[in-house]
This record gives sequence, structure tokens and C-alpha cells, in this order.
Amino acid sequence: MEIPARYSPDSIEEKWYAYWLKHHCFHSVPDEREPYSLVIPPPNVTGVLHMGHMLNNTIQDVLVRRARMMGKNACWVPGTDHASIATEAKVVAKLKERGIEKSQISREEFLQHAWEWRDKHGGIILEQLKKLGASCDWARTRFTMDPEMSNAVVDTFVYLYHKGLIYRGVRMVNWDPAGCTAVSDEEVIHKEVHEQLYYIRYHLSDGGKPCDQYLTVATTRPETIMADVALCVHPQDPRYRSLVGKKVLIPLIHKEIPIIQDEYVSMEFGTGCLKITPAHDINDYTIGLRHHLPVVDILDERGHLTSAAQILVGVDRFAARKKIALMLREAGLMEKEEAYTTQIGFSERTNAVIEPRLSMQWFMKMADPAKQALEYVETNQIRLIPEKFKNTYRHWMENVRDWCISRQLWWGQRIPAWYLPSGAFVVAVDATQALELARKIDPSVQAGEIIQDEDVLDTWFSSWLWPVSVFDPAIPGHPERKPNPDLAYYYPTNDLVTAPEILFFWVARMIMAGHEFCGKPPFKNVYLTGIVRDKQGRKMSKSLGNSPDPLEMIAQNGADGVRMGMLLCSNAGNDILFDESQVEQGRNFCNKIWNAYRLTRGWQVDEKAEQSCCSALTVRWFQQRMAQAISQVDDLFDKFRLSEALMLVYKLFWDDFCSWYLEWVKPPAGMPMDAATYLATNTFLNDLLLLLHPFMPFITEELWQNIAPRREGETIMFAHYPKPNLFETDSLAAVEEVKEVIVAIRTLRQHKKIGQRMTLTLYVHGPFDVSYTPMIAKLAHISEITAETPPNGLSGSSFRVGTSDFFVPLEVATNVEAECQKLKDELDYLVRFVTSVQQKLSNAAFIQNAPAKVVELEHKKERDALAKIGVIQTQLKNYEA
RNA sequence: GGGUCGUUAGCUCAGCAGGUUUAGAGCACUACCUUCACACGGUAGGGGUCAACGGUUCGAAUCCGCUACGACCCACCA
Repeated sequence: MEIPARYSPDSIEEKWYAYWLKHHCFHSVPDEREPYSLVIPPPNVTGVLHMGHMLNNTIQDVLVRRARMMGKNACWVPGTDHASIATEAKVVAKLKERGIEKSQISREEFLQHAWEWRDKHGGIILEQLKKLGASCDWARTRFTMDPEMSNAVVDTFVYLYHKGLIYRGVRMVNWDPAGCTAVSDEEVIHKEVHEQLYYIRYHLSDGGKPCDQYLTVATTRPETIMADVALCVHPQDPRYRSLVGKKVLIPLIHKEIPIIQDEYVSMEFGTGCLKITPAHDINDYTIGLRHHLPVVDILDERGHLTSAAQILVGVDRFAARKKIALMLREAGLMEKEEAYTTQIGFSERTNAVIEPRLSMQWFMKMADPAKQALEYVETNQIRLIPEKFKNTYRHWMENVRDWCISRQLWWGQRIPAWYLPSGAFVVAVDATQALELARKIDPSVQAGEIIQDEDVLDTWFSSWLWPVSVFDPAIPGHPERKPNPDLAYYYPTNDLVTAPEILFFWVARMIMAGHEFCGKPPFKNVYLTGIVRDKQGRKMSKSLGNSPDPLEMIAQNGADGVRMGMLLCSNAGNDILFDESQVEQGRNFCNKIWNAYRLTRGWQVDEKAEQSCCSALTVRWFQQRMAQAISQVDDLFDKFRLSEALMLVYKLFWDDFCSWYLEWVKPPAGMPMDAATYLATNTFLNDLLLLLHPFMPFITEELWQNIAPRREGETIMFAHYPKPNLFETDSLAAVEEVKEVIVAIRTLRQHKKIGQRMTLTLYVHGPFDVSYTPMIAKLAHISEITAETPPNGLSGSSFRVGTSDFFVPLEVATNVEAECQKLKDELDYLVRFVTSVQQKLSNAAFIQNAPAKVVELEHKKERDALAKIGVIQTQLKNYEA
């Protein structure tokens, strides 16, 4: 049986994923076991896998696989999000390519296209997750626009409306002129931009004709001057006091507007004179309300000037800005222009500059839900990992504003409100119920006369129900609803793994919904991953083209290698500077594991052979080491320190198991091995595979299947995760000293150019436990270790481990001068060190104040260093003699 | 403008209820080695005044203050 020297993942990964699916290993149904549940942050239905997903889902898979092995009934629910604005934008673009404008087709036709698009591209991302090894319960896959999921959303709306938490009103909202929709505050991203500050002259009006006298106004948005309804100055500003109450003319259109005063205006900024444009600025809007000013809206939904602007009608706002500036210059009304840096809001989805716009929208009151959502986190009923996000979370929850939940889109759950001809409206789960309610207002109303609201709900208004609705879509609004065993069993879920950027969008709102509908928070731990960045620290994005193709990476290095690469650099909450070399490290590790298996596979067992002393000692040591490592791993998992847990297992396998254990027990080439050691080695390998499985599911399954006979359907996924045992730190420390001795002898050989084959004798003086001699003998090629004093005049080298001196007789010519210099340097260093320790010890305050333990430690340092100095001095003397 | 977090080897990070650390790990690097599991390897090794300054303390990478730089969050001065 020939096993290749290199591990090749592709066929193996495919084989085991199919096997797991075939045997329904990922599927979970409620039973008497303790549940462990986790819901996927649903990716956009038409999205493709990027590095962020890779990281996020690898972490989830590690958690869920470990829980499963620990005997819990683990359930990881997958699914996708309809992502209303993002998907709608994609469909609109797609239709445009085919020469179809959204405005030319009906809502129904558009939705048909959208569903076609979804059927074609939806779920690709879930297929990609399978390549990663994700152990999702695919039978439970949900989509936020599945009929029953949508019903839940509608029910929720109706329920909250009747509870008084949802209302409709005209408000200044963040308008996305590219998406032609309102967006919530959270979907606006502020960026610093370099703009111009224009200083524009408004001449005073003399009965509609311009006087010579003028006021200068500084603005970044000259294209909105046509929407001005007043100029405003500070009441205390002496420059303008006499002008208040007079009128000025808007440049270019010569419309007369008043000069008013308001304390809002800052006297220091610009000219101290502010133009008031209520329709296009939130502050101006509030000032306008205060002074009962009219609202002149000159922009349409796409950000083009309307006829209300009188000039440049139909021109885009930014083009208009340039043109107006030009016209003002030509008219001699532009006093000056200066560079100006300011923050501007951009749409998260379309990257269009957000336009403050007055419009009728639906809102949800957030004050009360936020209070409860904050309390869960403050009282640690929900743990944020890392904890630093608590501050950010608190700040947001304490300053939350009402949530604009309506979107002027078609792709999504349509708002369940119906309007009567009179303009009154009713909120109901469907048209039939709506008609009933409508007739209570106007008994004469007919079915065809009530019209449903054209808008849909914000995507987050469906995803905030996710941890509830995936288990039971029939949420609230149904007081008579039946108890649902899935919800009762799996809710609340255990962990949520997501990105900090959606802590407010999604996590906070899920907490609110969970509380509202289940009376309990939806999860216990929120693990916030970092943003995946490239080596230069730039966010990985499609537009930058700096994101490696995850599937390509898996094809190159195997899913296990990629998972390991992701995990190694993923400490919670910090951004991840991703470097493909880490994936290479993962791939190399797979190969190491593979070859350790190859080695043990090749061993012949001799039932009659006695276990060697060395092997017995080694097995005993590794038992201790395993026990220690298992409890360390448990501890790291409790703290969600996944990358450290993986590193620990990595070193356990590579260093402790391969470099030490296997080398110690390895029989000489062609020789058989005793049964006891063989059995122990297999057990260790088995346990190591179990520890590794959550991180690297495929290779561990492959090897686990091979190291012992398995029945069809059996899988490492349900093998019992190793439990921590007690271990003796003393014997572990003893073997650490053994390793040190071996390393010292190896170093000696290298420096003195003594071949590995040449056996040496070792003299030891001190408390070193000589019962470990066989282990040293094997790896350092020592023929014997003796406690005798070496005969006088014997040449050789000495070293020190712990508090024992070692001496190796050597008859090799040495470069005495170089050797002495090296020893002198070392001596120098030690003398300086001892001096500093002694200084500390001679400090009365230190002796008085420091704990006895610390003082004793310093004494020990002194003793050890002095002893080392002694050894070196003897060596030097020997050389000089 | 306000706030949060960070700055430890070339890189990514751990250590931070002050003293068992004369600051650790992995990767990268250097030298030697194709020796019978693995060159996607072995053995050995080099590398940091813990961002700067000041303070508290017998003692500071660890606590406090300030500065610089970086990241993020929040915010209606046009």
C-alpha cells in the first residue's frame, strides 16, 4: 500500500462532504440532548463568497463542529437575505443591459424579473460555503422572502403598528438619488471630501429691483439657491442688525426673500450669514419650522432640478452646481471661492451622495426597544466579544433615533397599509382584512377602491426577525398561534458570529425583536470578527480588486488549509490583515499531519516485543502533555480565542507530537514496534485528530476513518471530543529539561562539527533525574550518562540545564580563541545580570516591601547566575591550561 | 468637533488585576542537512531600549498624565 508523500485535498474534501450529506450529519431535530444553535448572518441572495464570508463562516463552523463533538445537538441554520436595495439595483442594471428601463415596466413585471434573477443566482453563495466545509443544516435553509418568512414580516408590521410603535409621517430623510429611495441613518456613510465654499452676493431688494447694497453668503451648494426662502443672521451680529427684516433677491432668479435672525447661526463661520433652504438641509428645515417659512423643493427623486428651480430644469444637481457657479461669476455675484473640506453622507449601497429630502415615510419608534436591548448587554445576558464594543453599543442605544423603515423599492415585503379614497389608511395583514377595517371608516368603500402602499420595508425589518423566524415563521400578531417545538428547543441561540459594522443595523435590532416576540434575547454571545483587509491595510473589496478569489484559494490549498490561514490571523474584533502565506502555512500543516499518519501507518507491530524504557517514558509524558493541552484549548474556547486555540493545537501536533514524541518512539528503520507503544500512538493520533477536527474537518475525517476500522455512516463529526484530565506539571517540567539537554548536545555537535553517528558520554552533576537517560540517549546519541566526576585533564565541553552541570568529553580540535571569546561574552553578560540582581537585593526598600516569594526569586536568579558563572570560569581555565 | 480602541521582533499577534519573562509565539530570515514520514521537511541560530516624554512605585510593556501616529464610531456650523 503506497501512500503519497503529499496530501492532496481535492478529491478527499469532495468525498467527505458528500458522505456527510448522505448521512445527514448536519441535520438536527429537537431531542433530549442539550441544544447548541447558531444562525448564519444571511448573505445577500445574489452575492458571491468573499473573504469576509470565509472568515465568518469558518468561525461558525469551528464552533458548531466542536459543540457537536461535545455531545450537543448542534444546529447551524443557513439562509440568504433578499437585500432589497442591493438586489434591486442589480436587477435594474441587468434590465438596462437588455434595454429595459424599470420605469417602463410594471411592478409585477419587474418582480418577475427579480425572481428569475434570484432563481438563477440565488443560493450560489450557499453552494460555495459547502466547499469550505460548512456544516449547515441545509434542510433548514431559509430565505428572507420565502412566503412564510414574508408573512412573519407583515405580521410584525401590523402587530407593531397596532401597538403604537410604527407611525407614518413627513420627515426629512436620507434620500438616495441613485436608488431613488429613502435609507436609514445607519445606511449613510460619512466621508471627508474636498469641496468649494462659494461666497455669493445677495443684493437687497428695492421693490423687486436690486440695490447696490448686498450680503454675502457662504455655501457649498450654490445649486440650491433657488430653493432659498430666507437669509439668516445671528441676532447679536452687529454687521447685520440693521438689515434684519429687509428683503434680498435670490441671484439669477431675482426672487425676493426676507432676512431673518436666529441664534443657530454662527457669527464666526463664513460671513455669518446663512441661506435658509428648508427642503434641502435638515438644519434649515428646523429653522424654517421655527420661523414658519415655506418649503421650496427644487430637486426630484433622482436629484435633478425641477421646474420649481425656474432655471436649469432637468439638470443633475452636480452639473447644476458647476453651471450656477459659472452663471454667478458671469453675473458678478461670486465674491470668492475657496477650497473647503467637509463631511458628506454617501449611500452605503449605491455610493450616491445622500440628499436630505422631505418625504412621507414609515417609522418605528426606537426609544423603548433600545432601552431593553441595552440592558441585556449591560447586564451581560448578552456578551459582546470583544468587550470593547459595549461602549459603542451603549452610545448608539442611548442616542437612537426612530427607524425609517419604508423604502421606495419594489423588491421586498410591501408595506401592509391600504389607502382609502379619502386619504385615510388602514393597516392589515391582507387586502381582505384591510377592506373590513376600511369599511369601519367608510362603509361604502369597495374592494377596488383601497390601494396598497407602494413602498416596501427595509431589508433589516425582515432580518431582525431572523433568529426567531428561521425556527418559527409564525411569529407575533397571532395570539392564538400554536407552540412551536423548534423555537422552544433552539431559541435562544447560543452564539452569533458577525461583523462589527452591522452591530447596530442588525444585532441590536435582533435583540429588540427577540425581546419583543420571545421575551428573551436571541443569543448569548456575539462574536464580532474584524474586517478582512489586505497587507496594505485596505479593506478587501471587489472594486479595489484586492480580494483573492476564495474558491481559487481552496482549489489551490484545500479548504482545511484556507480555514487555518483565515483562523490564524483572526483575533476577535481586530481587523484581519490577510496574507495568503498564512494559507500556505495551513497547507503545509495538512501535509505534516498527513506524513505523521504515513509514518505510523508504516510501522510493523511485534506482539512479543517489550516496550522500551524510552518509549514507556515518552508515552507517559505525552499523556500528561495531551491532558494539559486539552484543558488549555477548552479555556481558550471559553474565551473565544480561536486563533490561539488553533495555534496551540498546531504546536502540540507539530512540535510535541511530531518533533519529540514520534522521534522518541520511532523504531529503527525496518524494525517492528511493541504493541503497547503502537496502541498508545494510535490513541494519541486519534485524540489529536479530534482536537483538530473543528478547525480542519476534511483531513481529520480522512485520517480518522483510516486509523481504525469504521462502520458505514460513522464519522469523526460525532466522535467524542477529548475531555480534560488532571496532569502533573512536575513530570512535564522534567521532560522540558530533558529536551533542553538534547538541544544542548545537538548544538554542541553542530558547533564542534561532530557527526550524529558518533556516540558520546555525558557526565552530569546536580539534581537532574537520570531516570530520563533513555530519552536523552535516543535523540542525542549518548552511550551513557554517569554521575561520576570526569577524570582530571579530560578535554571536552560543559553546559548547564536548570541547576545541573553537564560535561561531554571531546577529543576534537577546537578553535580555542573563538571559543574563549564566546565564553567571555557570555560571562560578561552574566556578570552584568548578577550585578543588577544584587543591586535589587541590596535595596532595603525592596526587601521590605516586595513579597517574600519575589525576593526569593531574585535570590534564586542570583544563585543560578553565579553557578553559571562558575561553570564558564572553569571552562575558561581549562582552555587556558 | 466629540468618543472608543490601538501603537510589543521584518510581518501577524500574545503578554497588560505591576514582581517566576534577563519580554514570548507563529511566519519570514540565516547556517548546516537531500538521514530510511514529511524540503509543503529536519537541526541549530540571529532578531525587540515593549511609539515618545513625564509621573506613581522598592519595582512599569503592564497603572496615571501628556504628545505623536493609526483605525473605527458618533455629530446638523452652512
